[in-house]
Amino acid sequence: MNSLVEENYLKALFNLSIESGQVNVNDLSQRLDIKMPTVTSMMKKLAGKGLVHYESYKPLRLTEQGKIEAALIIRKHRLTEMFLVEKMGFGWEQVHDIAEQIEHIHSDLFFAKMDELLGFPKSDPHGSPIPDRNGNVTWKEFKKLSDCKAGDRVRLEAVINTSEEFLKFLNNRALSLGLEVLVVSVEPFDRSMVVKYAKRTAETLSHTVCERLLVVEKA
Amino acid sequence: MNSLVEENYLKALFNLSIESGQVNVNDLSQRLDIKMPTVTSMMKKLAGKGLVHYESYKPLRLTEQGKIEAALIIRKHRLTEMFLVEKMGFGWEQVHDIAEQIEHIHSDLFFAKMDELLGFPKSDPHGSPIPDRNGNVTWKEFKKLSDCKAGDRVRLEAVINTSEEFLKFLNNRALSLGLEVLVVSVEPFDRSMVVKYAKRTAETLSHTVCERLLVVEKA
DNA sequence: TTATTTTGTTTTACTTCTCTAACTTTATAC
DNA sequence: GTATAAAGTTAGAGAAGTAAAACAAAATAA
Ligand SMILES: [Mn+2]
Ligand SMILES: [Mn+2]
Ligand SMILES: [Mn+2]
Ligand SMILES: [Mn+2]
Repeated sequence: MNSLVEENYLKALFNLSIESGQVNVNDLSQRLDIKMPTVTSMMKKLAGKGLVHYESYKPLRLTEQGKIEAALIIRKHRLTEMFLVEKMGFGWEQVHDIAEQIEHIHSDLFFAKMDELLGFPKSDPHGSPIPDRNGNVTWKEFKKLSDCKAGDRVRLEAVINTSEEFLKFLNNRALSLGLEVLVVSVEPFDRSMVVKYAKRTAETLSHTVCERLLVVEKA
Repeated sequence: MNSLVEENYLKALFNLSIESGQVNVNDLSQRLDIKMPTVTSMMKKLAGKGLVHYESYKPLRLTEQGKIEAALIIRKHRLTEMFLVEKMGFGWEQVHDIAEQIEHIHSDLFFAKMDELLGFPKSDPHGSPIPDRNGNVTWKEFKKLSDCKAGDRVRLEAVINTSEEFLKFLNNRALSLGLEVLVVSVEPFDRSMVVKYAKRTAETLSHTVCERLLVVEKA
């Protein structure tokens, strides 16, 4: 049984691996706000438990078992976020910090029940995939809105940044998952976009924002 | 901010005070399955935080502030149990261990939302009162079923023991809160009772069981 | 009332998780 | 290709929470 602290290291390492490929001690240190020597010793400990491949001065890698255990924590996190939004009436900007705690609850039954009540959802309120009970994750092919061109019709499927500020920004513009968006124009100078969706006929979004919005093309 | 460990000490001390009046280091030690020297040092620590009155060799007492903080953890525990039963479909025998963990979640909003979704319940699935947001608890006047006599008509309002085994025993006999029970007879030899309720016309309950069932008299 | 048992405390020590300081290795700049 | 900077490790230490051993006080029994 992994401790809460070990679980947070596993999860952070898993997420960083997906975000940036190669993960160094320094990356994990910054992500967790824990000093490098502490991270080094925890990596050795997790290596001893067979969850991490550790070699001095080399990038950090989860073992297959480590990936599974990390994915199962992420599963609990994302099921929780979905439950909070769908069954308890929270906004998608309010759920991360609560899920960060509830993901450490030890009760298979509790999460199985959540899953069932939610109808076995495939993704969380931010569009991230929910790993299955075996820790397998299936990633959908998304495109960044910033990679679209004028005239493209797309559907908003996920957000990359899930900070409260960013999600509130999207709330203020009535941007939510599932929405159909038409790219009206792209400004070559700063790559900002003018888009049309729902009742908004001409909303301007900066490149910084568009990079964080994941979409699929509407046939 | 109290740690999870401190919270469990406060809660145990609060509960023991109610159950048995005077609480000694040894009682708390047994309740928490933690050795006496550890309890002594935690009591000194909590005394330092103004939550416990500690004097060597004297019974342990919570301060007023300690009582409030303990009651607020118990509030979270009981709201959680109620939520699990009412909103997630758990049985009353399944919820204690999950609540034991969720009671340590730090999020006022999370518990406020639970409370609201439940319609501000006054008691948990076992009939125990839910403290209010200020840590005030109001105890109803209950009577033990074992103190009733033949011919009494009562309503089952709470259970004292909330172990899974006891609650399953009650489930097997279709005994649940709110049920109206008629005391048919009391056996003088072992103080067992024959009772009548719902579709059960002659169920025999041992004194040990009757002592743990709290009732109010049906007018 | 004295002996014995139980309860409680003190001291020492272990585990987990964290840090700072000092040093080493690797990467980057010139 | 050295010099400098950045990243990583080692060593030492501290806080939180725990227990074992030794001792002291209080309760109980004889
Ligand atoms: Mn999240
Ligand atoms: Mn977490
Ligand atoms: Mn309970
Ligand atoms: Mn608890």
